[in-house]
Amino acid sequence: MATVSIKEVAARAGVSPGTVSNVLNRPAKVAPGTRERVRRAIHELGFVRHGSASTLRAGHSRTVGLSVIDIGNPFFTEIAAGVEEMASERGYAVILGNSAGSRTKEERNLRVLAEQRVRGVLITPSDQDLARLDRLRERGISVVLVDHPGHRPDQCAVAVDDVAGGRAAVAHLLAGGARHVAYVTGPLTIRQCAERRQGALAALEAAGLDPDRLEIVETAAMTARAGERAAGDLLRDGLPEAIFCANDLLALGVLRTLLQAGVRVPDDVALMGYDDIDFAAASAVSLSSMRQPTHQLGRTATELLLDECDNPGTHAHQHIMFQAELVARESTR
Amino acid sequence: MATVSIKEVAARAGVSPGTVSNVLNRPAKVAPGTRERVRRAIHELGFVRHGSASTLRAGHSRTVGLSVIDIGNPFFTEIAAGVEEMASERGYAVILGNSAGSRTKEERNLRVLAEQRVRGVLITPSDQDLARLDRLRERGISVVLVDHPGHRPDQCAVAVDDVAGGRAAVAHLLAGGARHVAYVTGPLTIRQCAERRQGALAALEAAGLDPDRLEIVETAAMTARAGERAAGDLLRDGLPEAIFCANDLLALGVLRTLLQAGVRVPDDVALMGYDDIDFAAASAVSLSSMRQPTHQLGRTATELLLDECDNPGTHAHQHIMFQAELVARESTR
DNA sequence: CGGAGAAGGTAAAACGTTCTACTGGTGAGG
DNA sequence: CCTCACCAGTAGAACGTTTTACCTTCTCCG
Repeated sequence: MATVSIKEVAARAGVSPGTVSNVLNRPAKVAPGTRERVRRAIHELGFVRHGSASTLRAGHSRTVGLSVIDIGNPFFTEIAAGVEEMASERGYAVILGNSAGSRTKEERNLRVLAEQRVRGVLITPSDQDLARLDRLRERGISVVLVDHPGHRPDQCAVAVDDVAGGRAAVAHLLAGGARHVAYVTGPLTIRQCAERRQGALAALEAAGLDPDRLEIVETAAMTARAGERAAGDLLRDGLPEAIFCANDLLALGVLRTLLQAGVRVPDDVALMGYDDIDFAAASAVSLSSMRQPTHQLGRTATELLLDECDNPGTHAHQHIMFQAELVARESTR
Repeated sequence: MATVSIKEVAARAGVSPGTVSNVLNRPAKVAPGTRERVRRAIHELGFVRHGSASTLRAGHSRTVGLSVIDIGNPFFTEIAAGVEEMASERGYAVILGNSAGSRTKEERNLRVLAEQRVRGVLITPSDQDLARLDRLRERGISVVLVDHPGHRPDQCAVAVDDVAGGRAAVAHLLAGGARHVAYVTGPLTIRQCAERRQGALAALEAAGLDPDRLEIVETAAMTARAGERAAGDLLRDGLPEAIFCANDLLALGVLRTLLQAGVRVPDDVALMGYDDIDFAAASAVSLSSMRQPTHQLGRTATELLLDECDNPGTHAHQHIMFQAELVARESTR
């Protein structure tokens, strides 16, 4: 209640409000003695700057928005952690929006972000139609795409190379001696699933094998339960020598079902996941996987965004593509 | 850039800015015809209210702060999802802070929240010293404790009964025929760990067993790796008939080590976790666990907070205690 | 017919900062 | 001695809303 303003600080330090503002924002402009006096007054009165007043007058805030598809998925959570870390280092606050896969919810979130006059928005787009992001940019809100290649030159984007990741995964399985490989995947309308498949095909071709021999098992969701069902299908129709799953949750489900059926992993079937979530290393047979630099993804995206905000003149838009890293564990040994 | 203000809307609709404000905040006060005219103008101009100006003048914002200990832990992530959902329904934005277990980082986050003049703060406190929260309240910022019993009558709190949870878990193990039980736990300075242990002891007493027979294995962290080490100790010193772990990550580590050593679960040793994270059901032997209503925890805490903000007169502070639910799976069958 | 009260609206003063233009004062260069 | 530049700081006008006090009309009722 007893909210203390810059004026009271000024009065106590015997200066004008403008000088207090300078101490806060451009300390070098103020003589050392005065600066100290003001700082002491701030401390004694417990003054906290009113962010809204500052935003209103200065024309920009010290907040960024983060809109993700599913905050419950460890992949996005780690991105969020990276974003929060970098933003916090730079003195920015993060406003979180969870679109839960719903386009209308995403739009509502973007609207709230626009009202809050965030400096910029980090978004993992819920679909391929990015036109609504232009309306944000028209308002002077920078946008950085996360986990999306970002085909346009007028915006930054940060992603992981899913084609290369899929290729590396399947190449690893082939190097282990497998010739017949199955790909257990979520809906191929999901960009990540489709690109990892493309990589898998490339790996087969590079090894001089017929790409048509890649057996595709497409599931409705990317969950452990869906993986169990997919493994059931494979058991019925005849097992391949190796299975590549589009994410670790699918792989965990496959693994569980195979083990229960008495199939030995990796002796009978080699298995790879994707994402390298924490639990991949903790499963009964530890799971080989493709590690993505999620934390780094969040940090870098935030860095690009803040650079775009702070140096609008010199900022060059970038599309940064990270590489996934193969982590070999028992399931492919 | 072309930021359109309430004045331009007013001009286009042929009314005063005050009327536009009324349409926005108290539509009932405006004649239907005028209201429609203003709404159309808003739509045509693409007007978006300037949240900061609104906050500045009205004296309160439409944002709440959320400070959690570890955004990477699924337990907190699910809470965050619940918070975001409820806040979004009520038109509030959520500002996220991750304290990462560091007290100084938590304080920095709270400071940022104070600057943003959030309406209230939801916090899973990083330690037991809650004095710093009083300073927020002095500023008129409501505080609700999350996953903390909240012993004080002047604030709301939402938690899950860890004593009862620990009791139920061990009672379940005893009902399965075990007499010698081990408790694998993180640091007992963590409130949750200590209270679950207390519940475990109560269950032993209730069954007429000597509480001293509860073998305590305390680890430095609550991770799968720590669980592996703890299981190693147990294998060396002699296995109990049942193991209760303070969380699922520990339990997954224990499970993995036991299976590798050829121990059959649950035939040789029964095993229980806590939290019922998604992966509990997906492990090689599916894991029995205590399910906590995390999503609900987040929703309820937010509801209490917004109630406190919106009805400061009639609001009664509450301490809500949820109960954990036993989920029996293969590991205790 | 007079007055009270409601309905629908307006004008203008806040809210707490930041920023621009300005004022003295001081020292260096010509 | 004059000018110019610079330093340190000030006064006061913004920024875009909300809110208060106030002004007209109308309607209703005794």
